[in-house]
Amino acid sequence: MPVPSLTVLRTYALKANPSELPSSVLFSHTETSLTIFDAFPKAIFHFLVLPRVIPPATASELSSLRSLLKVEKERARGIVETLGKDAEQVRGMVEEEMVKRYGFKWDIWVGFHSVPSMEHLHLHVISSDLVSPRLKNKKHYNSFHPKLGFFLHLKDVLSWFDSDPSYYAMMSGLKKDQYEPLLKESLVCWECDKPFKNIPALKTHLQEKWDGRVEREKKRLDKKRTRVRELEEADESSSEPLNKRVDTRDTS
DNA sequence: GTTCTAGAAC
DNA sequence: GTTCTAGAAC
Repeated sequence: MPVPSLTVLRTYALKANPSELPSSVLFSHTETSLTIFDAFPKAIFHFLVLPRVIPPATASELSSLRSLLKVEKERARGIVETLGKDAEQVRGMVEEEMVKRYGFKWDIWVGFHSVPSMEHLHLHVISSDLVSPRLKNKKHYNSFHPKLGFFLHLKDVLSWFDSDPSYYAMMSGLKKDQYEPLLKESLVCWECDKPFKNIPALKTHLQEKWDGRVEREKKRLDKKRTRVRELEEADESSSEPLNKRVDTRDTS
């Protein structure tokens, strides 16, 4: 019998009424999915979107991407597409929160782990900073590296459905032997390809990049505020109608 | 998935 | 000596 914590997602997905879940767990839900806060977030924003178990789909079919891709192709496609649409809504909510909390947006990745550790299909929605005290080892990092191949972007998985049947057959196998070795690859910054000797060094790099981004965005916002204020002051000393002279739209 | 920790790496 | 990784246990 598996360790109970590895099947907890299934208990969530089977809930008839997801609202009963604690607010510390549940972020949002729809008719077809629920989105939870990842218990050990590997970035500033990290959520899991789970398909709810709705007949004719079974918990067993929804155990993983691998098991789902064994069911009749068009039914599997429908489930992945629906999950993806719900994830896009979550992306929108996360972007809104990014602007609220930080004043700017950054990339959000939406995808599956090719070899999941927990049972029940879950789509990761994770911000691209990868700044988190819970990101502790090479496996954590490489499992989200967007170009390494272990992390399967949703749009790539969706493209499999429209590819040659032989390619679909190959990809839907999701062979462990093909993906697990990727987790042991050497540490390279996903953004600038710089290599690192160990996790602490890479984490310092990611933190510095993030701090730099925050600093640049802060300066950008300050500049914009100054620009707007100067235009407003020019207005006060002019007799021309306001809408004839200033355009304060943010084109940055 | 995490925690714990032995021993490798520095 | 300390830091860091990786495998076992849960």
